[in-house]
This record gives sequence, structure tokens and C-alpha cells, in this order.
Amino acid sequence: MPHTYQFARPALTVDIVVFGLDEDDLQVMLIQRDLPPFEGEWALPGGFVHVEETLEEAARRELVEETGLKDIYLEQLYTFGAVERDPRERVVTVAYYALVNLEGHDVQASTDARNAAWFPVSDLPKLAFDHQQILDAAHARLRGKVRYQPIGFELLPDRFTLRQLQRLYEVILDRELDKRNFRKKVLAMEIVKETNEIEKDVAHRAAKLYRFDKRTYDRLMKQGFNFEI
Amino acid sequence: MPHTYQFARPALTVDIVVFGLDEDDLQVMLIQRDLPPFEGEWALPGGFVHVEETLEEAARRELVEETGLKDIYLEQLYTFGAVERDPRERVVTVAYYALVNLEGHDVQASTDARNAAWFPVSDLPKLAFDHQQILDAAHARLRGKVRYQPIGFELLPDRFTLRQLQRLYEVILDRELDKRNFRKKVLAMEIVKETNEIEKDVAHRAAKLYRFDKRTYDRLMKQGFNFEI
DNA sequence: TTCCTTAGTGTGTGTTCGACACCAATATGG
DNA sequence: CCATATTGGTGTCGAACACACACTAAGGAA
Repeated sequence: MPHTYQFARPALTVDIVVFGLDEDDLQVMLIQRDLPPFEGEWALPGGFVHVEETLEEAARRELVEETGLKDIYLEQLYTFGAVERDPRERVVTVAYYALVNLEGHDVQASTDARNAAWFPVSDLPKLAFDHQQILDAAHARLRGKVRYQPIGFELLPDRFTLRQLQRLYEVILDRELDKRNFRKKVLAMEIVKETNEIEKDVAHRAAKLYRFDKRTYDRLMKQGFNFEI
Repeated sequence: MPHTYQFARPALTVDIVVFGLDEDDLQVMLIQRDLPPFEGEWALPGGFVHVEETLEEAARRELVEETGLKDIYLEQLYTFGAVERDPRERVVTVAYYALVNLEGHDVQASTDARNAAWFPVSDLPKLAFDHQQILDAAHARLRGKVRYQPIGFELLPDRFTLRQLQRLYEVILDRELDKRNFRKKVLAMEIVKETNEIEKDVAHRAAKLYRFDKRTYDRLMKQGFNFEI
């Protein structure tokens, strides 16, 4: 069923940078390509935008198809339109980034006959197309955003310890933070609430579990704040 | 010369929100449409992306064609992809925003047989398509960005007074700032340099003219800073 | 020369940032 | 059961910064 237009049109795709938090690493979900070009190389999940779906719908659809991930935090990153970024033809891609916590979501590493896997951002394989550039942009955005928005909670399980939250920030910012100052700051902005529960099955003193205060969280998410920790 | 593809493709356009600074208002450049749909209504400058040009090239080309503006500060804003945003067919648009100073650039209000004009953001006509939404997003971005990047200098002439700079910030942030604290802060970050010149033709004490220190400016532009004034 | 308008300048107070060290609780292993 | 290893949890002090605030200086206009 061919479609004809008066002027040539670039193809339009979405690509998604999915960040996940491991015990001590920031990870990214990659797909091994089973078709040329770049056959066998690793690439970001993504695909063509259908005419009857929005960009975000396309991103969510591709995520489910290729990785099984759904109902996750997703945000538009940037649109990449270099003329030669795909060797076959002109392809413009709208990049999104996603945050998931590796414990909560059931990640089917392989669906759609493709090979999917997590890689630590600090040790990535060579990526197809300009996907390294897209990933760098997403990482930079994450680092920048964390300073003025309470982003990143999506990377943690529902109940978490303050230590986990701190490590999240340390991994994203790539530097160590002072424990006392961190706790002071986080508690002061009232973004988390103590629960009655404590950690289980740890070989040391168990930490209290916290959860976000959704109200404060959403408010700060909108108006921004200053997290120069 | 028709072009045929196996699957239907959305059309791809760029739209540009051009901000300019008047004596006391933040303004936006709009184009009056001479074709349906929305014939006669005002819209953002923009147009189709050609297959052999990048997105930014398309934005700059359309700006020259429709407003005569060139060599200006331009930054990608967001990509809008709602299915029904154009009543004719599926059109995805990559929005950019631009900053110019109204004194420096020779703005041909009308080129390309179209009617172009500046409007204060506080008093806009009804806009075609979803352009009001795009404009709101650009305005929000400008307000947000001004807090952590020395953006906005592009809105001023080459030499300017600190009073002008302050009014720029006041207009963007939409609140009054303390003169002494403002000057203290701006001078402390060494982003501007005093010149030997002073204002001319003013009916009161003439102010010193300043210009940016390009080195500091570019550095802060990259690494960001904190402008919670 | 008087008046009007904007330019230009400094201090003090409260708040926040950032550096820094020790005891508490629990599991493990001898 | 005692020792040890590991992480949890807490407070203070000095420095830097944010913010509120009011008067004199300069120049043109009437």
C-alpha cells in the first residue's frame, strides 16, 4: 500500500534511552540489531512513528515491543536531524529518555526476536548510528536536571532507604556526597516520608524505609527547586 | 516529481518562536497566514524541512525567508507531534526558539509576500494551529533557563546599560528585582565589562555602557551557574 | 536655579552550604 | 557469647551567600 507525496519526506523515528539503576551502576538498555545496517551492533530501542500515533505513543509502543517495559517515566529529550545520520536515507529521530528501577519492573531482556540487555553507562559497546551521541545527550540531561528537579525517584523501588537515594545521586552526578548533608537536605525539602518498615535481610544494621511524598514531589517537579548538593 | 514510500509518513516542519526585547516588553514575531487553513490568522514563522537540510538549517532558512532575520541565537525547544494538530494531515513540528535584540537586527517586517509583525507576549492575538502552546513552552523555557544560564544577552544591543540588563531579567521573570543586589551579582560573576562610553541622548544622568566578557559568558553558558536573583 | 529622573553605591542580618567524627544496631564467625 | 565487621544515624560551627533597605550624584528640562 504505497503512499505518494509531492515532496520527499524524511522518515521519522523515535529512539529511547532507558536508564536503570543497579546496585551501584547506572545502566542503559540496548538492543542488538538483527538487520543491516549495523547488523549485530548494539543500538537504542526505537522505531518508526506511525501516522496515527503521537510521538510519545510511538516511544511507548516500541518500548513494549522491544523490551517489554511499560508504564514508565518518559520524557522527550531532543530531536536529531543530521542529514547523514542513517546511511540508507534521511531519518529524523525524536529521542526520549526513560527512567525505571530494575527491581520493580519485570524486564524481559528479549522479545520480538531481538536481543536486549542492560549495560553500565561507564562501559558501553560501540553503538550503531549516532546513538552514542543521543545517549551522551540523555546522560547530560539527567545530570543537569537532577540539580533543579526531583527527578530520578523513578529509578528506585517503591520503598527505599536514604542510602539508596544518595547512591542514586552519586551515580548520576558521578561524585561522592556527604551523608549528613544529603540527609539534611532531602528531609528538609519534605520530599520523602518515613515509613514504619525497615530493611530486611541485610548483614548490618537495617535502615528505615522511606517513600516519596507524592504531593511535595509533584509540586517541586513542576516549579523546580535548587538541589546543589 | 512525486515521492513514494511503503508506509505513510508524517510531514515534518519547523516552527520558530522569535523573542525580541522592546523598551519594556518581551515581544514575539508572528506571521499572518495567507493560505488556508487559518487564513488571515497569526502564526509562528516556520515551514517544511527539506530532505537535504538539517533541522536547524531549515529553521534558519525559514527565518530568513519569512522575516529576514539571520545569524541569530537559535535553540531547539521541543517537538510537537499531536495527531490532530494540523487539520489537513499529520504534521510533526520541531520547535525552535530564537533571541534577537530589536535594535541590532534589521527586521524586515514583511517579506515573501507575508505580513510579519512583533507582538508583546502579554497581549497576543489568537494563534493558528497549536502555536499558542508552542509559544507558552518557549516562554516557560526562557524563564527556566535564565536561572541557570546567562541566556538573554542576545536580546540586548552590543553595548548596554546595567539598567537595560536588569529590565530584561525583570521582563522575562515577570517580577521586580533589587537594583543593588542585581548589579552586585552580575558584576561579581564577571560576565560584563565596563566600557569607557556612556549613554547618549537621555534626559537624565547618563549610565555607563557595558559589554559582555565573551570568555566568561561562553564558559558559564556551558557549565551553567546559579542565578537565583 | 529648580526640579525631575535615573545612576550609582554599602551594610547588616538571617539563611544556607559544606566540612567534619562518633556511637548504635545488627549479622557473622570464631 | 564475645569480637568484629558493616552500615545506620545524628549535630555543630564557620564561611559564603541572599536579601532587605535609602541616600547622594549627575544631567537635562522647564
